[in-house]
Amino acid sequence: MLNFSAMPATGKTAQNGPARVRFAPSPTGELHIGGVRTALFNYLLAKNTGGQFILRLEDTDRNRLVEGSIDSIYDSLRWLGLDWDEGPDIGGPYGPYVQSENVSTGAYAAAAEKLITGEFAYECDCTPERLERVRERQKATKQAPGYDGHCRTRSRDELAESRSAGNDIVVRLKVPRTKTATFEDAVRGRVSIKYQDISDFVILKSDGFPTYHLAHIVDDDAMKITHVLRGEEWLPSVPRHLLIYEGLGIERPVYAHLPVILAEDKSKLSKRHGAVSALEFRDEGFLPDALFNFLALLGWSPGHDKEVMDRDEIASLFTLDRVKEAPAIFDRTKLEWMNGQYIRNLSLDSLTDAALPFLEKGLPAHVARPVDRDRVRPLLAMTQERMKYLTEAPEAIELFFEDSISPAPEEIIQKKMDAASTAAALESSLQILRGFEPFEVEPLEARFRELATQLDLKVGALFGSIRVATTGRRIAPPLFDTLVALGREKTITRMEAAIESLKAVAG
RNA sequence: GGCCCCAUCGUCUAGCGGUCCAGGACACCGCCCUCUCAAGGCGGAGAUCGGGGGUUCGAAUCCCCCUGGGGCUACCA
Repeated sequence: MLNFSAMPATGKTAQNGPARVRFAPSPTGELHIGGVRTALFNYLLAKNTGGQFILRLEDTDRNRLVEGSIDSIYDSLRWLGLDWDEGPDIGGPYGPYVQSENVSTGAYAAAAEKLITGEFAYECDCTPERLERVRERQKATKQAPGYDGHCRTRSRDELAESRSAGNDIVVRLKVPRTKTATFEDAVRGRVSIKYQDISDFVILKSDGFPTYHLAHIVDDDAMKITHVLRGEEWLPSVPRHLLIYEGLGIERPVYAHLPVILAEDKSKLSKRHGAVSALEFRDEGFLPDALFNFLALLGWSPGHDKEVMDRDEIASLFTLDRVKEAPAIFDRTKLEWMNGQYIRNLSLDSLTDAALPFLEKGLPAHVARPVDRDRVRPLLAMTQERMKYLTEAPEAIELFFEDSISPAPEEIIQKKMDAASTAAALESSLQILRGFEPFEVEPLEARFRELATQLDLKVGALFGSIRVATTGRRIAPPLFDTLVALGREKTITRMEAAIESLKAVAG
């Protein structure tokens, strides 16, 4: 067993004082929902402890950079309200917050040099071709793949010579392959991993950029990070990191490896499962608060039965010892339910603000732009408790903007009625509508209930035929709210058209 | 293959040795409310706590093995 003297006592309960945490994505594309969840847990720990949430860009792989992904990361985090206290755009006392910018400061090279001097690391000029040959040989003899330590014992002079001859040089860490690393993880407790199958890995690439292993440690130390919350995929790498901390003589942070998020078929969540990036959820009409709440509950629970909680409530309850260690399946149906909860809890003004962009995009072209906020607000009120996504807003209210809706006669005719009787009922309704005062919900409803009795019709049948005649739909908000919103004039026009079409059918 | 992590209703989870023949939520089914659809209310079905051994007076809870799932095994993060 290797006992790391620098290892702090960090059992499951260790969580004292303000935590400085960071979310450190690579700008290699859109922010995946798994990354968002990692960011969220970091954010929550910072909020819970009164600490800082830091954003850092890990762009040390120059080949995988994707144009525009930095802005997309910013947009995702801002949309969700995961505001950072220090970061590339706003700076902070421990910059730079972009790793590529830290290369020119020599920070990583200096760390690598220190590790070489301390004999924790060494330089290597093995070519990709040689590494490939080694791998093939290992495969053929069924050995674990990995670097064979060829350059471990070569002198620095030798490597310096190789470098001036124009060869590519990397720096590798010496891994003590007979030992075992034992450490505490805040969500998993004590973990032991053998060094046996970890080969001497690269910490400084030939282009002078560090790999993740070196870079994140140098930066975390510089930024005084106290807790590292990251995906479970990093757990097997912890022994490597422990080695670097030891070699550099710095104290390691508290580790918390979060469970991964899986798709419904238990495979890794990917594009083919639908929306996976934060921005896609935004575009599909989810509310950031709903996603925030839902994601917080994926892998963490508050310890009580209440599930719909606001941000402050979640943050005040969040602790690492309540984080689950098993992977969770992303249950989109439950997210939809939660989004509905949040939509219903919105004030009408907030709902209008949130829906406006979707209306701009989704309402028919003939509706004047920009969309009239005051016109649209009362319409949204009628549909609010029926919505699961904001994307449903345009379709829900567009019927109020159409000039003619022309529903099929058979749609208008209700149970136990025919074209003639329906036409007659609508005629009577039309008479009432023409002169009725006041044209308001309650009085209208009372009068039409009376009419149903007079005509010996079921209320549902009469209302139903009027509903289809005036909205073109069998399903719509409550009838008289709809008619009032439509206005007397439009209501009458639609009724007349419906009666005409029924008469044509009745012959 | 090797190493590591994990395992409670279909799904998210509560449970941290007795109060659990297992609680809540989503989804599902039924009833109520009701002008349609929702929302809401009430109720139901749904988990031999993956399997097998232990430890213990007593285990979903502790230990071991098996099985299953996931992760890692790059000059990617």
